[in-house]
Amino acid sequence: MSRRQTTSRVETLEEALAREILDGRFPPGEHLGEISLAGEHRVGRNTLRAALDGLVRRGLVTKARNRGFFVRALTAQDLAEVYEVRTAIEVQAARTLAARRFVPETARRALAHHHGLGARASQRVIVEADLAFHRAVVAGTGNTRLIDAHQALAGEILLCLTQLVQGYAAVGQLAAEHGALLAAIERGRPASAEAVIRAHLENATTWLVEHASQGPVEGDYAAGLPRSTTSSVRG
Amino acid sequence: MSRRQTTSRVETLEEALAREILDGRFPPGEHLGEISLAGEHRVGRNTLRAALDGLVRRGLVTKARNRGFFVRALTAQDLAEVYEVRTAIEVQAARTLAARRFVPETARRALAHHHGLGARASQRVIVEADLAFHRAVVAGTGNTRLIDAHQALAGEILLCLTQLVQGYAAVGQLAAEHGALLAAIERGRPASAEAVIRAHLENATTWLVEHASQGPVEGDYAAGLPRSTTSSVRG
DNA sequence: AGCACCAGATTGTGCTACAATCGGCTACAG
DNA sequence: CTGTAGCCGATTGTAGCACAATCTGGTGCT
Repeated sequence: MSRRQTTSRVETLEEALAREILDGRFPPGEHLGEISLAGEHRVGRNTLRAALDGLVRRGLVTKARNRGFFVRALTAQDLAEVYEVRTAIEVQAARTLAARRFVPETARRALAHHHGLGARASQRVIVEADLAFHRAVVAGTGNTRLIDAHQALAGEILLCLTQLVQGYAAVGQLAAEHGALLAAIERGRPASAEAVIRAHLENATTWLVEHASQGPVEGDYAAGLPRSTTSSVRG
Repeated sequence: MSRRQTTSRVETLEEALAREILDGRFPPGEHLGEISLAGEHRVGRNTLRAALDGLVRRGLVTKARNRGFFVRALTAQDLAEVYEVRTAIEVQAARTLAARRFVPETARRALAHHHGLGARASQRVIVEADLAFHRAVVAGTGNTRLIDAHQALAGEILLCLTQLVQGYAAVGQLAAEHGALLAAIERGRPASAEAVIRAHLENATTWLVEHASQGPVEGDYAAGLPRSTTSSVRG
């Protein structure tokens, strides 16, 4: 109940809840009661619902009619699905950039930063750096919708990593492949860029799926809901 | 105020509004007042807002803080963006199907139906048939997220066609290219399938952009809002 | 003419109320 | 003792009201 200017209460709340979920405050599958959450965050049930609906479209939360919202519990298959969509988007982005021979400065910087990370960097940091690079590539296209779709995916990607996998590929390996991508783009070879990014993401997928601790172990089971309860649609 | 069972009020309303918009009841850019719309549809403002938020994520409507919702007014550039995302998704779908040498029966049927359309079929019918084929291809992958993302795009695609273009490619041309796609999939050639679908969609994009009546002519101007007002994200 | 200010209208958000549903518990029958 | 019908409590779904925050446009002063 204080200042508010550029961001609405709903957005703020959505962000806060997203962070709580990604930080693992709620176990996968946990039921998110409207009344308690609304009280806790000092907002009306309306607002809370709007925020949760936002998280549903981001894929962090599921909604079951008359039963409420649940923290999404992801499986290895979800991980594979998410990565396939990710591949679709990033391949397109890479091709577009290559066609224009345009290497975004932000991508270069992200790569440099990534490269600079020591081997003892925490998983979280590595993941962030990795994601930042990929985001920069997509952002370079300037295609708002592509960027939004990719951004939306980021939430699910992080959730996958949080829930299913611990550990991550070696920094050096990642950075090398990223470098190869930028090189292909710079030379203006869409097909080549596509091949690089596709291989890169397929490697990642394979590795992650292999290292995924199959299925969530805990939490109310009520989670693996058919996501189409609400005719779904989200990116 | 009567029966309700599988679908919520919000979903019903969202659907109804989507149809109204796509049928051109509201001119592009028109302001959608909450009170009047809520009254008209006999629902509470809460419900109406939830429905409109849904349309925002579908890209049919924009939201401006403290100013409300507006019918999205699309430009040729939007059309290009939408088609690029569409390409991303469908390319991936085509590759996946080809890798499995799996031609969905629904796609075959959609193609047959499309093929059977006379030259005098209405634009609407042709567009529907065309879209149905593409939808079937994506659905064939079984990847929920890919399907959802594609489905979400459908709204924007239709809106583009409604607002910007009249006329459409010849049925024969479309059907032929679709046939080529299925053939490539059947032979299990991902690269080939990719090439076909990519070319197909690039043709479409080029044609559409050329035939787009640049920018919406009417309606309150307040429409070309930066879609990121609400940190956006949707697919 | 330019600018500050005011007023009306609309959205943003909280709160209450009540109907619709869901899930579990209980009681009864086999 | 077990299976099933049915009731009860809890939670969500939706409407409606109240009021603050904010935007738009108009008015009047300099």
